[in-house]
Amino acid sequence: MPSDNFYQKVYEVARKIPYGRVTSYGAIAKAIGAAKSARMVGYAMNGAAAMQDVPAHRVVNRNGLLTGKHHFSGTHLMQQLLESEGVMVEDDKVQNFKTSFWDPMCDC
DNA sequence: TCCGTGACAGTGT
DNA sequence: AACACTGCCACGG
Repeated sequence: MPSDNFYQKVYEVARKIPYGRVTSYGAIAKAIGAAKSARMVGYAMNGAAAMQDVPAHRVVNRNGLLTGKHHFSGTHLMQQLLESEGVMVEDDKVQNFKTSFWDPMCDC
């Protein structure tokens, strides 16, 4: 249904996230044209987590904090995945977030 | 149909 | 600089 369009857009953007990179919910929301619906992005990610095509673990809040790690199977699964990709994570927080950050709109 | 909830973000104090 | 409050919109009950 049309409502899936929103999710579809979120998934589409999230799927574009390069390996070893991370982005914020707000950035994705803005990319899909729903800058004011950053929360919805996270909500959509809930379903995205079940999708292998959508690396939801690469999506964090604007603070670089792994707020959604609690929704993953393991407590540190999200962190483990990020570290596995070369993203330095400490205390559920992405280090060098500024450098590891990837802007979906600036898909350079 | 109405109310509550939530993986955020921005602004105010 | 840190904490608190509000706005936002989709989904479930």
